[in-house]
Amino acid sequence: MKIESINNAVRVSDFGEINLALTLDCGQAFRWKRTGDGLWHGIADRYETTLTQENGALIFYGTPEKDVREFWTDYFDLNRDYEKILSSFSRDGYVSEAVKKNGTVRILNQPPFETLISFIISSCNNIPRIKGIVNRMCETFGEKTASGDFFFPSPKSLFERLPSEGGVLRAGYRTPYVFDAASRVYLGETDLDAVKKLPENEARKELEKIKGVGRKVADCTMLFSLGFGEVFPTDRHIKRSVDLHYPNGLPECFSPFYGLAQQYIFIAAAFE
DNA sequence: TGCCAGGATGATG
DNA sequence: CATCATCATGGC
Repeated sequence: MKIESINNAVRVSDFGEINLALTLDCGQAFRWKRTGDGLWHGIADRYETTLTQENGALIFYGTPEKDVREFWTDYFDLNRDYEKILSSFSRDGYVSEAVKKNGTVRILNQPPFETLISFIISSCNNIPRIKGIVNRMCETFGEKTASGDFFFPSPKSLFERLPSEGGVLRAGYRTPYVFDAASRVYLGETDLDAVKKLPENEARKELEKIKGVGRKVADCTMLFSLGFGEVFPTDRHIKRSVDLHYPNGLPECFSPFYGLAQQYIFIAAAFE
C-alpha cells in the first residue's frame, strides 16, 4: 500500500481492488452520502472525510494524512489481501459469481458502538429507512463536526436523552433496544473493546445479552466492527444455506443491488 | 384500506 | 427447540 499527499488531497494506492460505491452503500455502513460526481462524504468515530476513486486509488480530500494513516486505511481494510481470500472460494460458487459481477466489496472495520446501534436499528428494516433513522439520531443527539455535520452520538448522550426525546427517531419498537444497548455500554455492563478480544462464540453470547441483539445483529457487529473475519462463511457454507432456502436459485434482490458483504452475512447468519 | 418487511422477544406447545 | 403473535413505522 502506498500513501502520498498531493495538493490538497491524500492518495492511497496499491492495496488491491475495491468497488467503492458498493462497499459504502451495500448495507454494512449507513452514514455515507454521495455529495457529487463520484464523491462520498462520511463520518466515523471522530473522523470526517470526502473521498473518491481514481484509477483504482482512493483520493481523500480535505483530510489530514495523519487521519488517513491512523484511521481510514484500517477502516477500509486496505491491508488485507482480498485477492488471496477470494481465491479460496470455489470459482463457480456464489461468492465468485458476485465478485465477477460486482467487484470487490471490502468488509469495513467500523467503530463498534456505531455499528452495534446501527444494526439494532436495521432489524426488519430497509437501507433508506435505516439511514434516515441514523441521520436523525446523529442530528439530534450527536455533536457538530467541523463541516456542520454530526458525529455519531455517544453512549452517554443516548442514555440520557433517549427516554424523553427518543420519539424523534421514529424507530418504533427499536428505540427501547437502542436505549438498552446505549445504557449497557455507558454503564460498563457491555465492554465492546473486551468483546473484540473474546473467542467467537463468547463474543456472540456477550452481544446477545443486549436487548434487540440476536444472531444476525451480533454477527453483523462482529464482522463489520470487531474484526471477526471468521464469521465469514465459507463458500460451502453459503451453498448449503442457499440450496436449502432457495432451491430455484438466489432471488434477484441479492444482486446487484446488495453487495457481497450482505450476501455473505445474510445468507449464512439469518438462515442458519 | 390492508399487508408486509433482509429481526428479536416472550409465550406457548 | 419450533412456531407464532407482537412490536412501531413506512412503503406500496
